[in-house]
Amino acid sequence: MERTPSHPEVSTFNLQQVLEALVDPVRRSIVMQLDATCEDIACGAFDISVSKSTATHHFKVLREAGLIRQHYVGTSRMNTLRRAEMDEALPGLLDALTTPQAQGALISGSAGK
Amino acid sequence: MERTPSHPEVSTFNLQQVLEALVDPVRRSIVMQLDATCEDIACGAFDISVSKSTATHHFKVLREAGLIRQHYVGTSRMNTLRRAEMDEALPGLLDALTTPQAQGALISGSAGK
DNA sequence: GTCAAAGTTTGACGGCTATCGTACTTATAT
DNA sequence: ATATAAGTACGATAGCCGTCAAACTTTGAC
Repeated sequence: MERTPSHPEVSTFNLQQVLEALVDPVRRSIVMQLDATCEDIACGAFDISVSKSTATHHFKVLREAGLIRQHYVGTSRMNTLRRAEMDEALPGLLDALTTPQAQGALISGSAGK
Repeated sequence: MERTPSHPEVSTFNLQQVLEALVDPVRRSIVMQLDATCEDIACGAFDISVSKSTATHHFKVLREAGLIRQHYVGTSRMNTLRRAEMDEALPGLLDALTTPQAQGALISGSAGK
């Protein structure tokens, strides 16, 4: 059996599906963690508080929207953020979600008074 | 009775609520129409295909997320896009949704063969 | 005062989806 | 070969949300 899942092409990315993927806090957290490290992360290595089966569901939604790419390394399924392709399809969207303001703001440092 | 609804302050805008407002195609269409004209539009003057009561619901969601400001002019409720304030709270988000790519692309002109 | 126009409110309904547990599959280590 | 680890697949469930119709409110026109 083939263990490599199908990934959509950039030309088929669409805003509706991407927004539906990103509106869920757990999925957005996954994307943020990938964006923060710029490295591949195994499904089980994310800091999320849902069961494994629920996590699988979230990764599927992210993959089908084109946000992540998945491949196996042993028994671990590694996840890569498709940053460049998403930027090409929907310029500025991921940038907007990764700004300090989009996160909670309050970056410490000059913590107002 | 006061007919002016309450509007959230910029400091209380939050990404989750804004994304939940923008993920619905009808509501995103409302925002796009407001962004395209840069003028106030009455609730009944939008090109949307839902009943009046459903439209009321959508406007409420948009207002509570901070995306629009509403005020009465006679019996008509006018809607204003809070563009500058939203840009301050979540820089780049509305820009990302109004790019040609975010829309259907295919802007005609050089319609590839 | 009467009527029409523009929205709101309320209640109901249906479908979608995030969630979980259990069983299953695949690969690695012993 | 056995056991364990990492995910997947499959129901099942519960809650939310978009939708509408009907009744109501408010304003402006006649």
